[in-house]
Amino acid sequence: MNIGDVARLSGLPAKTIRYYEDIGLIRPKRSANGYRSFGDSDLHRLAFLGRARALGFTIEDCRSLMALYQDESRESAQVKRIAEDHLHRIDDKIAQLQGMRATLAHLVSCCAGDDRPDCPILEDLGAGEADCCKG
Amino acid sequence: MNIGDVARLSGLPAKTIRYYEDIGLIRPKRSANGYRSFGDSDLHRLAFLGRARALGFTIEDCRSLMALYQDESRESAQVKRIAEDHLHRIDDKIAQLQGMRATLAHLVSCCAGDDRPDCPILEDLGAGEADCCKG
DNA sequence: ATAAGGTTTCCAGCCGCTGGAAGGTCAAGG
DNA sequence: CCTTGACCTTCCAGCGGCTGGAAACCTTAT
Repeated sequence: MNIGDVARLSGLPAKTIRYYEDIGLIRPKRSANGYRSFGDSDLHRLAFLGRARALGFTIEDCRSLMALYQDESRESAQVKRIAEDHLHRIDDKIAQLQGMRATLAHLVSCCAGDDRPDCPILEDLGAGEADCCKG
Repeated sequence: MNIGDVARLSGLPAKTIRYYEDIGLIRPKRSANGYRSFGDSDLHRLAFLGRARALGFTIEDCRSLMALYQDESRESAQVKRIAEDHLHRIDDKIAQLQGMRATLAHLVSCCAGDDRPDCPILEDLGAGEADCCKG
């Protein structure tokens, strides 16, 4: 299989697959013409990577997870720790975004959005406090 | 005021303030010795930027918002559009993270996390489907 | 022979900083 | 006057995870 084939099958862009080889996540063979030659196991690894990335794991997490995946003597606790850490990072990020969302949604709801210049959004950014709910 | 003073007052790192000058968000004067010399209006702009960035606006959004802030003849609709677009981007991101979170939390809850190698998390990443809830 | 579609490598850029090196400046203390 | 230390300057490189583009090579079909 050439890179285009595994790209189609794995759903990953060819560019990304070359990048994954660059950073050592996969090691496809080479054909006589210099083309990368992917076997089923390469495709399997790429699919694994695609799913791990889709869950938001970092590349370094993926490297660790792949190593554990190949390691018959792993302890599931090792995997779980990585996943739980990641889960906490996601929760932190969600909380942060929800905080932003709340403030922003409030400001947006206070803004007339018409042709006049008065704008509680800009007032808030300028003053550090929302005027739209006062007095 | 030197850069360290405005850094303390605005809460932004000096590095970031220099960067903001580089990309044209602020234009502090220079003292005879070459040091940046910040006035109240610079500090005000930095505080504005800090709050806009804390709400997750991109640098380009900040540039637009600052321009509108200075522009007496703005229409609040222009501001509101920027804020609403950003709100939608935030909502998309939250939704994406919550999707990840749901899958991940489920997998984590299925993983024993002990010294045995069996791990539904790796099984899912390897196979593209969770085995932990079947049969 | 040529054209179209793969593939290769390499280099640069995205965002928003952040770190570090190498040097200039200033105020306080000996 | 000299040193110390805190501050300031510029410049260059790197983070993560790709992504775009250029220039060249390979394969297949006409």
